[in-house]
Amino acid sequence: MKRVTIFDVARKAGVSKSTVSRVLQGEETSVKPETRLKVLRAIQELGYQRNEIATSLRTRKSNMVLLVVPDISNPFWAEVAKGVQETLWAEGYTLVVANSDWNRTKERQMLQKAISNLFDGIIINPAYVSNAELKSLNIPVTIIGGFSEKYPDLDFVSSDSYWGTKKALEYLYKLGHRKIGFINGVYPNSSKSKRLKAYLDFLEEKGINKDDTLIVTCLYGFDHGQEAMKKLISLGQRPTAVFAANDILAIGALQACHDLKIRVPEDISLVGMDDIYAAKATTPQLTTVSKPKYDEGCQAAQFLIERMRHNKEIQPRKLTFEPILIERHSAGVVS
Amino acid sequence: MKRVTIFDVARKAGVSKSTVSRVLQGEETSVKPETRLKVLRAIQELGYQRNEIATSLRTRKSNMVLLVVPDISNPFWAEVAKGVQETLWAEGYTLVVANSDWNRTKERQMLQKAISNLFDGIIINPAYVSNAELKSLNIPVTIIGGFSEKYPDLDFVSSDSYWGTKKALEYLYKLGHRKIGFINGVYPNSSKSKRLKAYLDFLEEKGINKDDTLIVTCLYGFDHGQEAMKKLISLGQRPTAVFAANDILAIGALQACHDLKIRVPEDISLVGMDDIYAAKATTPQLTTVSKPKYDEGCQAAQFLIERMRHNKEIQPRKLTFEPILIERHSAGVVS
DNA sequence: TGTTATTGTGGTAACGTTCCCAAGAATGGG
DNA sequence: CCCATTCTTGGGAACGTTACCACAATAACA
Repeated sequence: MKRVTIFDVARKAGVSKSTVSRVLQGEETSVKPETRLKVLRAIQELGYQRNEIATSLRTRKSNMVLLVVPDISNPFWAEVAKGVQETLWAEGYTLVVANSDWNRTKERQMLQKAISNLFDGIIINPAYVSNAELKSLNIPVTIIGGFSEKYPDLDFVSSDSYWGTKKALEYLYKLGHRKIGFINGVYPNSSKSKRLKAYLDFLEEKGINKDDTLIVTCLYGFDHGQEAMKKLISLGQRPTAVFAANDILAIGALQACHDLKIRVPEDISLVGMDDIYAAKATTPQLTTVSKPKYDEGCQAAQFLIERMRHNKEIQPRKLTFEPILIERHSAGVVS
Repeated sequence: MKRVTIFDVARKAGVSKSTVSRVLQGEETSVKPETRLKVLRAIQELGYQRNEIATSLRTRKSNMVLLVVPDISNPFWAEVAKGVQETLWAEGYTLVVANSDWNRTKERQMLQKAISNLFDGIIINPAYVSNAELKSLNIPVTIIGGFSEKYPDLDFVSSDSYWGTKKALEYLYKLGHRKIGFINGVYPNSSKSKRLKAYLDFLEEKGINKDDTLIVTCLYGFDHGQEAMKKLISLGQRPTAVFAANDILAIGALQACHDLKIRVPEDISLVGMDDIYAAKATTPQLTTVSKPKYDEGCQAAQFLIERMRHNKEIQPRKLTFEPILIERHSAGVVS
């Protein structure tokens, strides 16, 4: 029942545990090929498995990384997580993903855990935690998504929601729409929104008067999108097109149209954002601004790996991907 | 720069490291309330964080659990993972989730890693690994989904795809359908299928002649579903209803209908399985057999926790949830 | 061939906890 | 007031590795 240790291997191979350890550490350690073979054979025969915990304790490296996102069952984050996971795995790191659930306490606890468990790095879509707090953890951190300017000292990866929004609106404008509604998603912890800013800037650029009734603000969620759309449709002067801050809202909005027998895109055009899996499952398929979720994950992991490897000071890097418009069938020329 | 250890705390509080350790271990250890307070205060002041790695090494418990699923970006597994994660987290365990990607080597590597890292338990949707292999790992394992009979020695949680299929088919039968197509999803590693068996049993029970052209077998995936549906539609004697082995296939099938201007449910009825998020985003909303994904995850975690706690022999438990039919709008009476 | 690098190996001390045992302090019963 | 319990505490030895240093064996050079 006792675990096979490096010591057992050493005895079996007729060498010291130091030598076994050297073999374990890889090809480039100095040990005679012949002895190496002996050790390898002993390992094989005994079915020895290295105890990574002991290694971690000694080396102060766990080869573990923590990814904190608001909700892993959200398809957007699931996709990001996959990118992160695969990139890290390829480099020998193990990923722990945790939901912060927009909960300040949970978020804190998780970061604690990362420290306690000697995690080598953290990738986080921060809900509440500040730049200073993250820095004080004293381990590599990469921010994914959110506001770059709030985390000046850390690596940052995201897609540019501002330009994404602009692109969607420009597209609708080109289709002839002038009365464009906006379903403005917000997070539980913050009412700031790049997308709203983009919308307002857009109006100004085009010389369109701002009409507050066309802006409906709600939390992200299918039901909220549905409700918001109903509000927009019931307006005296109904918009000819609607941009929703993400696909989940847009899909909810689409559902509202179906319920109210409003045809999309004939009666009203609709554009979403993110390009989640379900966006091509709708009828009509959703026109949306696509973010490279998987790539974002990969890139964030890449940044983190570099920082974990070369402990030396790297200047914080800021990378934002340019989203692209996917023309499907939920938006058409104004009628 | 040096980490604060139990030893520093001890000195500051004027006690021995043993006492600090006892305080760390919780309320029920025997230490005078007064001393406990002193220690707690010292911990506070020094900002001490316990090194869980060292604890793990000594106790041979890591409080970590591995979840292996084929693909975490698949919404079905994402939902399961969430249930697992939350249940475990509440009990102080940390979850690592890994994609096996239907890859035998990867699957093996992950199990290795779990052993090397002293993980306390494993929850797995096995692709290739056998009952014997899993047993020989000598740590608690729970199987989630798949074939119960292949893993007689292990705890098992799943939804009953056989009955789910039956329910869907009975429902279509009651709506008057007699010519029912079947899009039979298979996994890369196995051609066995409970759903197919259910379909065949159903035909026999109802005295319907089996028509092989009505059974289209394909891998799981949106595109495959689309293709399969096109095949069924192009049949001389087109079925009046189709059951797809999961929602992803069903959504693909729905798309095929739209492409070919076949109305659902007027021209053809469609029922899926799983009730993933996207199922209510389609038009018409998909009628489907719903599996309690989140609950499955919770239950699997629960089994595992019990086994990790009371190391004593528990008889392997087998739990299958009864899926329920969600009537939405993609199936109607035969025309 | 003698001297100096270079390579390969072993022993000991960490890493930061918890476990175990023993001893001192406090409590209670007679 | 003494002895037997019980409660509290401290010290040393693990847990299974890797880091470091020292030394032996080999290679390289003049």
